[in-house]
Amino acid sequence: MTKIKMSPFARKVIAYVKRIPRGQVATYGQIARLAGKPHASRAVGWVLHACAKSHQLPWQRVINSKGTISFHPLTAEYSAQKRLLQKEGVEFQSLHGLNLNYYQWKKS
DNA sequence: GTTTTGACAGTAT
DNA sequence: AATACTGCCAAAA
Repeated sequence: MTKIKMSPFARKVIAYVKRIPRGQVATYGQIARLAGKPHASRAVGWVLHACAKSHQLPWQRVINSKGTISFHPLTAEYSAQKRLLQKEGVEFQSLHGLNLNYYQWKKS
């Protein structure tokens, strides 16, 4: 199996995203903090965009701190993410938002 | 090597 | 409460 060169940060991001249980979500900031860079939330999005497919990550479980999907609502990515989450049992309270207090993953 | 961009978050106004 | 501004980090150009 070929090892792909990747920053330690990206590896941690991937590792933690894979840990998010089905039916729960995490925020970009949360993942960034777990990866050791509390202010790298934007970079988290970058890593996911670059590695989500190749690493088969549950990228849909990562949302922003407001509890909403970070894509523009009219994009295909937005609807795809929302659909995947709903398929996992995540229910949206408002049109675009869910209850972070209830669905956010608490790392063990 | 420097500049620009991006699936964000926190603070200030 | 809602919007604007700033900070931060990693890829791509």
